[in-house]
Amino acid sequence: MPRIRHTTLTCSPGCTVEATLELFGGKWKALILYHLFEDGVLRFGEFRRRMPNVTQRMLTNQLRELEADGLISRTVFPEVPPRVEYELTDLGKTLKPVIQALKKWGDRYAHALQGRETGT
Amino acid sequence: MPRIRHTTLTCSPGCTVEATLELFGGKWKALILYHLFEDGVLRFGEFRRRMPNVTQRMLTNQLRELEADGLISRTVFPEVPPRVEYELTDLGKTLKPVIQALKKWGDRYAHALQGRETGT
DNA sequence: CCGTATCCGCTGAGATACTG
DNA sequence: CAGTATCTCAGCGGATACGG
Repeated sequence: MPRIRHTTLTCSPGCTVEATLELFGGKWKALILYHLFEDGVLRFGEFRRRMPNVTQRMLTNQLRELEADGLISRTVFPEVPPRVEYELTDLGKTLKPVIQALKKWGDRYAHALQGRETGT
Repeated sequence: MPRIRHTTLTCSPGCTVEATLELFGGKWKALILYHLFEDGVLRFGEFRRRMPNVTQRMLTNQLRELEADGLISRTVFPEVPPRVEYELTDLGKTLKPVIQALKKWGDRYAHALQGRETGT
């Protein structure tokens, strides 16, 4: 099935802002990337422990999309029991300033989020 | 109607990343903010011209959410014909580094978005 | 000009059960 | 351990029409 994402054409200045956000704007993608920046390499189960309220299905889904977008890599080790490791690609690593900016803002202005809750 | 946004409680490190993204993770919010950083003050119709593929309903919707989150202000001038101006609040202005980071990344790595289209 | 109201399709996302 | 497969449903978001 083709990876088509809702939208049309026509680009104007500011388009790249939107385009960038589409890349990791998925519900859990920023969080996945954040943990990868923290830990370097993570296995599926380690993600699950770090993000308890993400369902298995969603986690798989988001990981696959990030992989398809070339931001993370997925390495399967043919062992028993199976092992799969995820890490940032070179392209993925370039997102560091963006994630950092998000984190920095959130840390400083978390109080502005009163009344809103976020799962992690 | 209450402004409740899907999620639960429990915060861990990295939570603020997610929380921040929820603030302007709406489909057009980053773009709205971007244009406000560019132009300072914008009227409803000016937004529409800058973002032709956003429906009127969605634009209103996203503007209201940004307003409810305290990121932008909405000023109604009691004239005929009516005039409404939107601009960033002080809190909204603090998002500048984040939007800038998004824009910068998008400009540099837009080629990685091949096959994906984004409307503006 | 700046919106609201209504109808409705699509898909994002949870719960649960099963596989190599 | 690291996933698929199905079922299900709410709500995001588009189209269209109307109101102050």
